[in-house]
Amino acid sequence: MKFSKKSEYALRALLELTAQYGRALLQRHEIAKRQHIPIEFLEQILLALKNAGLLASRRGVSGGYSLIKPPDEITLGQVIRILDGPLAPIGCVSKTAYQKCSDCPYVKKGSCPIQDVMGGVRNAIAGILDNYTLRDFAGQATRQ
Amino acid sequence: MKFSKKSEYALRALLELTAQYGRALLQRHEIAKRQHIPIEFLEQILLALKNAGLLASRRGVSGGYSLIKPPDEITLGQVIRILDGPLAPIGCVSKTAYQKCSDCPYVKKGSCPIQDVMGGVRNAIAGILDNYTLRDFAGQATRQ
DNA sequence: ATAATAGTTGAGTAATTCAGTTTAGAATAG
DNA sequence: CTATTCTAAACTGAATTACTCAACTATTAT
Repeated sequence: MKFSKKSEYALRALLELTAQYGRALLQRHEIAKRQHIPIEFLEQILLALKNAGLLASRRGVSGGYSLIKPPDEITLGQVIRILDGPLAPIGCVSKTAYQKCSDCPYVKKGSCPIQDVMGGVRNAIAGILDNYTLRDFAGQATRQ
Repeated sequence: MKFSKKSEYALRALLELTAQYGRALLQRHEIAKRQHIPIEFLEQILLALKNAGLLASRRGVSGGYSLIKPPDEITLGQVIRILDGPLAPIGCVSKTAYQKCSDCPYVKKGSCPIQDVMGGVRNAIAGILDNYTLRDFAGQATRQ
């Protein structure tokens, strides 16, 4: 039940990008240095965030990355789903990536005890992470 | 952020053992059949639960497994920690298996934004699973 | 006693995931 | 043109997952 290093690094990188929001671009080596993240690994992560529509980038001499949306419109839940997939502890209670259990004897019957509990767990997790924005995350020190 | 098959099978096996609590021993092949669990894999799981002190077993012709404690004294949190380790999404917010982050730049400073959120997540998960017993899980149909 | 039943233990394995590295390429500023 | 910076994909070593296999030990019905 752990989040991956990718998710953790992504959140730490976004902490830097949030602090920088509205100002100049931030370069990957600067993020890597401030947050102690292996730069080649960070690249993949920034790219994934970009492909998911959270970041904009510019190449070349004074290139770098920036948030494409205001920090209060991006939630930690979104970020973690990009890197780690669904928040649900088992596939059959995921709202964003539901998967029917193949071999569960309760599939035929009306209800499944595991689904009942795990559904609660998934809602508790999503309830926190989907309502926590990068602005909350970085503290109100963020300037617009 | 998924639970392993081991945890899921463990919970399903315990569902059977809970229904059987106070009656005859339940044999692994019976559990395997009812819950569609590969029997050799199930063995490891039952053994882990036994070594953790949740089950008793008897060998020989009419052997089998049984719960060693009443179903309302065993929580899902206990079970999952046996098979999957700590519930916390990152090591530095685990209460049962705390691990200091090595490279986090917030270690020196007083507080860490990641710890703050993830601490909340871990408490939400543990709050559910550590207060949910096998009796709740199996429904009140359980006879003493 | 002994055959049959049942749990115990440890090792093995194919597939996947994790965390990171490497390499080659394309855009941009000066 | 060229140094800088992002883009993209392939690659790798180690660990984990989900099982499987084989050999062993203990119990008990007959």
